[in-house]
Order: sequence, then C-alpha cells, then structure tokens
Amino acid sequence: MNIELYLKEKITQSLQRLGIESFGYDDIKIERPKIEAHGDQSTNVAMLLTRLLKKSPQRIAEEILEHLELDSSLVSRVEIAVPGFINFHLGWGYYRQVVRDILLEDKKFGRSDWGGGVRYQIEFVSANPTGPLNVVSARAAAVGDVLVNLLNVVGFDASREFYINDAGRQIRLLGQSVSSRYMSMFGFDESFPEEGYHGDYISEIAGDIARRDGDVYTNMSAEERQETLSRISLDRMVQLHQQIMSEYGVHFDNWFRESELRKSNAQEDVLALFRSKDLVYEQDGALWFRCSQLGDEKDRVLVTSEGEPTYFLVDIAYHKNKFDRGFEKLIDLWGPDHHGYVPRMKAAVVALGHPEESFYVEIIQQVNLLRGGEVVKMSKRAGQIIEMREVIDEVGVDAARFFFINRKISSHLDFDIDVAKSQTEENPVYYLQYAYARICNILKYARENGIDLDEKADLSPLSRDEERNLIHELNAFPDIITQAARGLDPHLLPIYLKNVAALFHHFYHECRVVSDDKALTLARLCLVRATQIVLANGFAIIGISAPESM
RNA sequence: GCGCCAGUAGCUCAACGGAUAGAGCGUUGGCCUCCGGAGCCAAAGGCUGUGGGUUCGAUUCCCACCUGGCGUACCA
Repeated sequence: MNIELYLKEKITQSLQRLGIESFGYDDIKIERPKIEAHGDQSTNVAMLLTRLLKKSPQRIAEEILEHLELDSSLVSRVEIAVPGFINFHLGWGYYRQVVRDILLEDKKFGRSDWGGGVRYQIEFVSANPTGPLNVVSARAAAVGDVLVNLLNVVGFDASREFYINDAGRQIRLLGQSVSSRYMSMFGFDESFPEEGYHGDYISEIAGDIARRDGDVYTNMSAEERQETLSRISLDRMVQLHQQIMSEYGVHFDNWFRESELRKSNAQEDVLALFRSKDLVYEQDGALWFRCSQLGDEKDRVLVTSEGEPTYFLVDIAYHKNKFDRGFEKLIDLWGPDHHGYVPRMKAAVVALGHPEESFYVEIIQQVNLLRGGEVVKMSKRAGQIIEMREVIDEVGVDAARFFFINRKISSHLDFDIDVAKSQTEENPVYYLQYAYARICNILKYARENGIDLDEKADLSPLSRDEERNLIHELNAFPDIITQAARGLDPHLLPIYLKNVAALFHHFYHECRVVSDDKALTLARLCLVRATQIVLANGFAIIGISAPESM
C-alpha cells in the first residue's frame, strides 16, 4: 500500500472539514524525515498555510489533528514538532503489510505505470567510428543504459540508440590515415593526412589488412584505395564498438548509420521545410539558419559555400528522423565538449515544429582517471588515451558501471582505478553484493536446517527496531525509482541500495535469523527474502550482477 | 568577453526549499564458541567559496564576485 497517498488523502479530508478549500493540495509534501525521532512520515502542510490563515503553524497543525481520522494499526502516533511539522509514527500493522506486498510483487516491486507508455528515445555514446571508445564513452554507456532501464521501470517506453557518424570528412581521413600506414608496410611512401588519426590502432588496422589481404590494394589508384580501406576500417571499428558495448551489458535497440540518412536525402527535406517557414537565408555563398530568433546566440551555417551540408544540418535531419519514427521525447547524452551545441539543436527542434520540452540534452561531464592517487594525463594528440577496453578489463564490468552511475551525471567524476578494482572494504560494489550473497547464504542455511521460506508465514513476531528500520527503507524503493527517473538522476539508486545494505547488515548483527524459535525464524526469513528482492531489482536496473556467493 | 559544470569533513561525494547538513574512505578505539569479519559498533572531524536578496525556513532559488575544469568554426 502507499502510505503517502493514504496520509495525504486523510489530511485533505481534515482540511475540508476545517473549511479550507482553495489551497494547492499538490504542494502538500509527505516525506520521510532524515532523523528517526521525527517519525516515519512527516508533512509540512501547516507551514504552507501560515500566510493563508494568518495563524502560527503550530496552531494550524493542532486544528488539522483535531479533524484527522487515522487507522490506528497503520499509524501508531502523531506529533506536532517545533516549526509546525506533523510527524507520523507508523504501526506494525503497516510494516507487516509492506513485507507482504514486496513478497507478492517480487520482480515487479518498484515498477509502476507512472510514465503512461510515452515513447522515449535515448541516444548515447554515438562515438565516432574513427577510433577506440574512451572513458567518457564508458560513462555515457552506463548512464544511458541505466536511464533507459529506469524509464521503462516506471512505465515509459524507452529505447536505446547509437548514432554512427560513418559519412563525411572524418571517414575520408580515416581511409587516408590507414592507407598511408598500409602503403608504408610495402615500401611505398604515401603522405599522411595533415589532420589524420595518429593512434597506434591505425597501424594495427593497416597491419591486419595487410596480413589478411596482402598487397592487393597497392595497385589501386590512391583514391580508390583510400575509399576501400576506409570502408574496411569503418566496419571494423563499428564491430569493435558493438562488441565492447555487448560485453559491457549495453544492448542498443538500434545502430543508426548517418550514411543511410544521407542516402535518403533527408537534409533536403529539412531545408525545404525551413525555407517554407522563412528560417533560412543566403549570405557569403553559404546557407544560414535563423536560429538566433529561436534562442541561439547567433545564426549557423547549414550548407557551406562549397555546397557541403554541415554536420549540424545532417544532425537536424537525424533528429527529424527520430520524431518521424514516432518518438515523443528525445534525450541525447553528449560529452562536455558539445554543450555549446545545445541551444542551436533546441532551436532546430522547435523549427521542426516540435515543442521544446520534447528534446533534452544531458551533458555527461568529464572523467578524471586516477591511479595511485594521481590523475592520469590524457592527450588525444599524443595518442595517450585510456580506452574503455582497458578500464573494463582492469576493473570489471560491475565495478565500472557502478562507479559511473555513482555520481550526478552533471558532475565531473574522479574514477579511482585502484579503488574500483580493489576487492576490499573500500569498494562499495562489494558492500552491496556482499549483502546479497549473505542473504542467499542465510536462506540456504535455513533450508539445510529444514526450515523453508514460507511467504505466507505469520509476521507478527517481527517487533525489533532493526527490523522496522529495514522495512521502512525497503518500502521507499518505488519512490526512489520514480524520483531517479523523473529527475534523470541514476545516482540516487546506488545511494539508496547502500542504505538498504547497511540496514540489512545491522539487522543481521542484532537479530539472529535462523534460531530455535520457529515462528520468529519464519517471520525473519520473509524479511530477508524481501530485502533480497529489493537488492535484486535494484541491481537489475544498475546492470550489475547479483552473486549468490563471493 | 560570453556560455556550461563544479566549489560541502583531511580525501571522494550525498542531501524533491524543511527540523540537529549525511555516507564511504582515511584516523583512533572496541566486536568472531554464533546464519559469511568483503561485516558490525563507537569516537573525532563543518562559518556548505565570499557578499547580498527572496522565504516562516536556503547547501538547495535569484543577483554580484572569487577559484577550478570545459566550451565558444562555413570541423565533426
């Protein structure tokens, strides 16, 4: 049952009895106080009414209480606290019901239909196929994946998309870079492009091609060879990206190729639409978009004076394509180097005829890798890039995902490799998984001693504070999920799960589960099982494993 | 210059506008005859960068400033 709705309804009734009608009931907050002495649920309603009623909050709270009718098995005590809070202490009748509900709902506990099936698309990572994935991509992958999980759990219809920039100048540069390295392996000197890609992986790709196909490409014209090698290299990079995402547990619903978009002349449709709305003009031989009228700081070029569509124009066409596919809300996760790009893209979405709120950009802030307490310096030009591959190979998928989710996505993240790979008490991932493994062990131990979990067992033996605190926290799970989804704040989940694990460990140390007291054992096994359900459901959203033993 | 992000315990970070600002790590001291000690308990540690404002109430919202990171293309 939802105790917050129950209390809100009762308070509303009380207010009506007091003759208070014109009041924003949505502003009434029912929340869990931070401090135990303040009860299990608390409301600020009396404080909100001070200006309207011109009385002290305490006086108002007293009047509300006089007209409040509550079920005494659910709410054991109600108090008024100093500024004017009304604090509710919940009863065991309520707590037992919570455990029952969790056992009954099992994997569905935490799910809701709050989102009403609205179709979301989240586009993330979308790294250029001209090089290996870096650490920011790893963060974006974890965040995007968890966001989609969260949105789906609360009843949206969300899907994952990876955009492959497989067209344009950078792909030509890729072909030229590989071609130059390839040729030098056969003793030919082909100039390396000025803005080419210098990483070791370019030589590796060239070497692989040389081993596989020999010198067959040396006879081609430079143009033909570069074109061919570019296609081979591209396919290979995309394949590598797909493989690593799969290992990382991120399964995109769609890998969208820019080249397909270009083939369909989608840019022309955008230009035609913008022309019809008088949103473009020509100047200095280029075609400009009047985005300064739509919130951007200046107008931007859509077609260069060379007649080439800009990346921006193609990107507009891509976002139009997303809407055309029926998505109602788009979320893009971008790197910090693209935040200046947000206003123009928002302008474009509006120009396409969609409401501004239908398009969100979340900037995934940068990641500092730390090793031995020192920031690992990364320089793209020098080819010193820590690859996503190295990180997940070194620290493992569970730890990597957990650490990337563990921060607000708008915050810079210090990723300490030593901590992430440590298998000690320093590592919060193990703290959570240890709680889960311990639960599995207790259930196993009980079975071995002839006591099977009975989900219909009498729960009245539960009476300790440690039990009640744990149940109270378990009960917050659906609310945390909703909050995390609504605010696009995946980091709330690790925080919450750490609390659950801590309360469980505390309970474990204070309350012997499997004992000679059969009735108490059965009741506590139900609580242990309920905790297991919450941890498992939380792990599933974060995408980390739930080990039965460690 | 303009824009974005951040500034909270020694360190890494939390805190839908709420009450005495919380965790983890690190430090100090306790707890295994007992379902897993990868655990538990306790102590110490703070003028929430600075100054104003809005509010019954501000770490949170607004303005100004300081510090750090990033961005500011007819590149992608």
